[in-house]
Amino acid sequence: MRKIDPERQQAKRRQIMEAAGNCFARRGFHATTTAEICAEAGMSPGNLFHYFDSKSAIVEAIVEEERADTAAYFAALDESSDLLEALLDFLDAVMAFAADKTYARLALEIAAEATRNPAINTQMAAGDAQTRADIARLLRGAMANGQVDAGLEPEQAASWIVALIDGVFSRLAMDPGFDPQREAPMLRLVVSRFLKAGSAR
Amino acid sequence: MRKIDPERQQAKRRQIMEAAGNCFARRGFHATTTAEICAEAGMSPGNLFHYFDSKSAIVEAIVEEERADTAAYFAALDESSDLLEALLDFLDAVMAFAADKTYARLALEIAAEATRNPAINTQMAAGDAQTRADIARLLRGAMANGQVDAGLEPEQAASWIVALIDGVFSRLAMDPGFDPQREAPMLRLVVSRFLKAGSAR
Amino acid sequence: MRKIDPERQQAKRRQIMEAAGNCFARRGFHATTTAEICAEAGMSPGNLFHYFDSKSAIVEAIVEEERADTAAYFAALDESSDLLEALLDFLDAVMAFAADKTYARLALEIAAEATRNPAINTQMAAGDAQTRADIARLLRGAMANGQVDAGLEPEQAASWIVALIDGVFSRLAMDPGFDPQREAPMLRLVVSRFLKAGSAR
Amino acid sequence: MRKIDPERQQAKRRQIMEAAGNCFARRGFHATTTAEICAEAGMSPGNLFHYFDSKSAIVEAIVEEERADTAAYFAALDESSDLLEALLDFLDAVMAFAADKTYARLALEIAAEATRNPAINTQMAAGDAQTRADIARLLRGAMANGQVDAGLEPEQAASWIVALIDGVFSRLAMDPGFDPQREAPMLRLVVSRFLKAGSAR
DNA sequence: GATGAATGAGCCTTCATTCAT
DNA sequence: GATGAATGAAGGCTCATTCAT
Repeated sequence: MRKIDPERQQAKRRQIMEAAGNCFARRGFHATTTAEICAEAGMSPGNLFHYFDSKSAIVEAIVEEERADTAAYFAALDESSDLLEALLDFLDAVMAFAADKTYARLALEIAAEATRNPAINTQMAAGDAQTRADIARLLRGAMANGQVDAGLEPEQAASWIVALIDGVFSRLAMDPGFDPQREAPMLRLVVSRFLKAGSAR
Repeated sequence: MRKIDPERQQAKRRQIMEAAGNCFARRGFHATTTAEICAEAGMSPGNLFHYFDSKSAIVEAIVEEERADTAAYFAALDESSDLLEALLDFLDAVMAFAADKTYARLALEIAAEATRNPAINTQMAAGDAQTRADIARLLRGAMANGQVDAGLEPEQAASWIVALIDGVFSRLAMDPGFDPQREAPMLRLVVSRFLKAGSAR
Repeated sequence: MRKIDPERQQAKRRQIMEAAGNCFARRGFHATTTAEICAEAGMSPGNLFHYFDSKSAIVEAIVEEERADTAAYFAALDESSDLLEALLDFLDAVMAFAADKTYARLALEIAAEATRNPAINTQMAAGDAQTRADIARLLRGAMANGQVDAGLEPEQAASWIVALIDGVFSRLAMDPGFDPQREAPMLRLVVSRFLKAGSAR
Repeated sequence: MRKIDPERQQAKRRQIMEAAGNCFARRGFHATTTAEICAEAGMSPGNLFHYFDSKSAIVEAIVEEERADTAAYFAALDESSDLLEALLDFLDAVMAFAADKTYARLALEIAAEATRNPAINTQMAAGDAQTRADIARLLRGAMANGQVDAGLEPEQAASWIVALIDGVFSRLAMDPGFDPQREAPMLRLVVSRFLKAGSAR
């Protein structure tokens, strides 16, 4: 008699998510067939649909994982440390992810899919809002410490920081010469100057 | 005997491009069927394919038009005027377009499509490179005039300005609270601070 | 320039309905694939779905045609003739149809399908109600003429006559020895005795 | 060491048959998945297929049970009693079953399935033939007693009585206003008049 | 130039059944 | 006996594009 093993279940789901992620990054979400995902995951279609209700559900799981990871990143921050530095470190971390071709392409694919899949859009919008809130929190702290221009609205400033991050992934798609490794310091620079306390408008 | 009338031809193509643009903005590129475009354009499929070889060719024409418009915008600039101001005005113009829901959604759809359609990607990359070159030219002039931090690399700085623009459209998709009207001054601010001469790193 | 030709359209639909009817009678509704219908109709799937939105829509069209035919049959009756005889003639007509193997099997298939397809069920129920109403009308006339037991409720009596008709098709499915040709007079007899004026309960 | 316990085995089969019957009545035979039957029976698919070789085998068992029950009904009749009355009582019993929504829908589902499943068709045809034979036997006895028109062929008359019964279930599917409770006396009436000794054709 | 009927390859998903544990 | 994960064939339908008129 075998009981349902949630760990095994989760492992299978992970396996599928990874296989799907590779396929999506390689060929795009729409161009990827479930058959391809099955092949990549070494699994029959019947079995794949045992773990996910639909192709879309796989993306949703990927998005959710990403959201959770980002949330965990911010939750782990030491609130007593240098908050501006913490924000800039986050940007470095983003650039490190962006340097991974597969990750970058997958991020783009998912964003594109969110354009037309309302479920994914809603989910991504939620994660996005959460990230903006986390950044705004850092900004508020940094303002209190005098590290950041107190004349800025934290939420609005966070929006523009996230816009820059989105822009990075767009650059990766449009400009073959855009090298994340080389550009990481520039992202710090752009954000630093934007936030700098004592700036005159 | 009637000769081929290139103007009439061009008018029909425009009619199709507009119909397709509306459909793409409304339902997305992939979800839009050629039948829908035909209906919106008041035209039979046989006829539509008389003017465009493929659905993709319609997008390519739209992208090309956009590219030409942007190129014309920069070509029309008075080189002897305030170049930094010219750049910031360009950003305002972008935000004005972004305020148009249909335009914004269409831009997003096309960017998403470029993700997987190599022809469109190549074409957009070319337009993108051109825009960066135009911005870099402005920056170089503004640097010569001492308006912009001469320590920046013009091409690299242009990249980040374009990244911000891309980010704006991403914001429109992800954040329902992002209001182009209200955010236009912020875009000026972010770019101004980034470029400001005399900034210390 | 070709205009939509409604006759040609209707002819195609008929062609498909006949092909589908043959397939359904031969293999059953569920076992029949759209590919089989296409093959039987000499047509590509794309084209078939140009004329019918779904496999189910084909059955609906068949049912509708049947309903219209039956309605036309009753509408064409001479109201001044012998109404009881008209009813019994109708029963003979039904038995003549039942003698056609393909028709009989198709009728059964459709009835079975109505069991689980609500759209078809509704439609068949409507046709059924109409037929019962038509029969009840005949009965009322025949009662006025003293040909039919006036103690019967016309609608209720009509129900039982229709039940017998349904029962005939059931017999054809269950009893290989049930020969419509031979049984036609029996149907007249059962109904005649049931309706006979002057019967004592 | 545990021996195979046939009673336990039989109980499990019954449990499955009942669960399946409920599902079939609720959603139809084809629409019911084995997974649903498993859920209703509180059982894993592996286990279910341990007791029945196939989904079809479950229906076959249900049909067989029904056949046996009907056979038992006739076997239990007192041959010395009023045979016409016995027949009419049987009809009342049928109507009582028909009044049970679940039973009625299940009967219909199974009849529909018999349309396309040869194994079930054969089996139902056998039960049907048996019932007709039982009714014919009653009729022969009733003829001998002068209760039934001796001019009728017993087998043929039985066929038409069974046709009426089938028709009742058809009515239940097609006519929401058909109330078994109310119609039971009518079935008696139709059959009585049909069989009545001394009838003139 | 214009029409709309015709094509056909391809995809997501279902589900009865089997099998390893 | 019991579990539930795994299988894989099959099917309805879509839609960009072509072609006869």
